[in-house]
Amino acid sequence: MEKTRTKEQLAEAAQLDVARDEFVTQWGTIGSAWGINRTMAQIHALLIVTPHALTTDEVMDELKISRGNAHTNLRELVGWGLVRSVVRKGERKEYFEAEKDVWKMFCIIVRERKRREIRPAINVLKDCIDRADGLKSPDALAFTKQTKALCEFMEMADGVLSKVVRSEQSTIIPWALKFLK
Amino acid sequence: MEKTRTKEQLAEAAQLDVARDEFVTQWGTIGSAWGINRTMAQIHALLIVTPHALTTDEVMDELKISRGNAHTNLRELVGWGLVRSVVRKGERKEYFEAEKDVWKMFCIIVRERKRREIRPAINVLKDCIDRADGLKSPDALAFTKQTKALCEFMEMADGVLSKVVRSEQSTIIPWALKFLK
DNA sequence: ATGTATTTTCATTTAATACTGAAAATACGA
DNA sequence: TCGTATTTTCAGTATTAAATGAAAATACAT
Repeated sequence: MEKTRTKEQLAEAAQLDVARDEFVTQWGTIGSAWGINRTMAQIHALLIVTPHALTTDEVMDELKISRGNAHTNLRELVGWGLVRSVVRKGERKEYFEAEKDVWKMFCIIVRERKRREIRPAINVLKDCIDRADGLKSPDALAFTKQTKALCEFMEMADGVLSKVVRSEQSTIIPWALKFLK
Repeated sequence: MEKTRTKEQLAEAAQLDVARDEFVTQWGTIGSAWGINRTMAQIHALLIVTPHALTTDEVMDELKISRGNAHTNLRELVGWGLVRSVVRKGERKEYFEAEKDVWKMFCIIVRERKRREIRPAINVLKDCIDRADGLKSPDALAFTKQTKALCEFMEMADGVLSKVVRSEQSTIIPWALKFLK
């Protein structure tokens, strides 16, 4: 009886491992499609579905990747704020754990992408608008009109995202769902 | 007098060309940061700030790229729906022009990314949830809880984006700006 | 049908990105 | 201080993605 239970438990554990592996692998693929480094996405996925914090060596082992690779991508994830490094008292090794709250994850990603992608784009647009400033030809006016429209749109989007993310609480999206037609 | 005017006009035209080039080049860089092929972003930028439709040869010439490259990326842009091919009566060459309305551009991009990136991610998550379905261990329950939270969030985001983009009019974002605190 | 303009494909090359593994640097306990 | 555990760096290598250019296919006028 005891033996049977153990067998079942082993089978269940194996099934869970398969599900986890599937998630990690597929999340890596999805990450690639999103323009994110495959390994970084996999490490993130691994940490998301692992209940406890992991060391660099454990990550290396799970994903069969080199130390350098694991290290670089863990640092990158920490840089994004999606992963925290934790130190256990009396232990020398560094452990890593992911932010698991989905809404917080979303806020972090939006804030970072705003900073890294939207802001620079707005700056480029402003620069182009300035360069063409004062020109009077029809082509120049068309250019200015187009770049200004783009710039205003991005500033608007930036503003909306700031507000969505400011509250740090997940009630806005369900709220929006109701109000939008 | 006539001569002076022409000189000024030439200088203005040159200045506009610089602004255009700057826009095209920088947009390519930004595109890369967004995970979009640099050349595709540059062609898109070029078509956005060119008042008239261009042929493949003109694009090749402007951006100093090969025919194959221009062709492939133009087709890709047409595939996204961001660029239309137009045929002029009596002419054999194919011309390309970009959708210039910023809100329409936004809607097209959101719809495509929903289809290409969000939907597949949701499917992966559902698949993982199914695999772990019925497992009773604490680890399994944690896994299920986490993947379900992710899945629900993405479905919610998908729903909000659908509604934002459904109306095909640019009034929603300014509206949202007012209502969000 | 033949010739020509135009588009499409694709084997090859080139460039960009990611990964490895080992050495160097750092942190820390004895 | 010395020795060891751990982290960090980075030159070299591998992998993947993008671009070239020329040949093949297609479309169309005569």
